[in-house]
Amino acid sequence: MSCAQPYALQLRARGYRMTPQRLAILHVLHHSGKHLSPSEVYQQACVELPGLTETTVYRTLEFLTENGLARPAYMGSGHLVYEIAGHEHHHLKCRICGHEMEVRHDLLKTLYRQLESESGYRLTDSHVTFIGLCPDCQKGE
Amino acid sequence: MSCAQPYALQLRARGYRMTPQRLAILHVLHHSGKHLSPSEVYQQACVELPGLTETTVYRTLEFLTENGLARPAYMGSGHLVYEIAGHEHHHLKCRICGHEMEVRHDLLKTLYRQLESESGYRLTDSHVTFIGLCPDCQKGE
DNA sequence: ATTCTTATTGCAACTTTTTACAATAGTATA
DNA sequence: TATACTATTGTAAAAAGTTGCAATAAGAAT
Repeated sequence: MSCAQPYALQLRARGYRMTPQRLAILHVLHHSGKHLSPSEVYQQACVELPGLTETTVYRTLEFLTENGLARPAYMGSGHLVYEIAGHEHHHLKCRICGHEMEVRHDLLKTLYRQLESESGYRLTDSHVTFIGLCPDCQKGE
Repeated sequence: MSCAQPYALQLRARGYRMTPQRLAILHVLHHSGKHLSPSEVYQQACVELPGLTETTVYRTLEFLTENGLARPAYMGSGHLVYEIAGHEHHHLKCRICGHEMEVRHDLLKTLYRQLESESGYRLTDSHVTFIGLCPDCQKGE
């Protein structure tokens, strides 16, 4: 749980508390390195903290998202998955084999500026997932 | 239900059938002009076709999506909403007042090309929603 | 018009996600 | 170290969404 201290400070600075439940969930996300569904988070965090409930997992994932410690992604399955918040990025997923790759956020910078000047909005966030065919799956077309 | 014929032909061409259930749901989407949640679709379509079940609504929305007649959008609420498929577009939503505006797809064309050449993927689809502050809500900051 | 094929539906059971509320437990302060 | 404040949790129940399967009905063929 060596990853805990910075998270605890961030929460406390906002008037929230660090709890064993949040710690277990953060730990799972932090060390997983990939997207996890709420039930995957629940199963893994339960190992570290027996007695954890699914209700708490859902609530905590939403809470961490609101506070910038986790990021949800809609990967086309109809359900949200979560990952630890780190560098801002997006995803590109193959509709056939399911292979995923990251899309650097700076590729969207130009678009962001263009959108802001056209719309008058100030952009703060985005949910972006691209779907397509990876090089391998294009061959088998 | 004057909007039915073209839809029926599209489905039949793919080996599927037009049914009263699908017609009612398409009708609701077609004439709504905005995003609807599955339960909103259910309620409205039920008026036209009493006896319709929620199961069928969920299944039909997914079916229409797969066949290009409806489009799902993830609007940041954690739940999918649907609209009739027409011109391809994306969304920009104010995180405070909820106001939504459309983003033309051609604004993403450059990004698409860039992504394709960098990744080797062929892009076929995307789930894109931008979140920000609309001009009005920026004032109240 | 009738028959046949099978895509589609409704039902019922099940899983996932959300909500309300009382009990618990972080953490700031004395 | 003890106390107080209130953020957070677990419980239970409701709501939303999914799945398997037998019955139905769209539409092609006769």
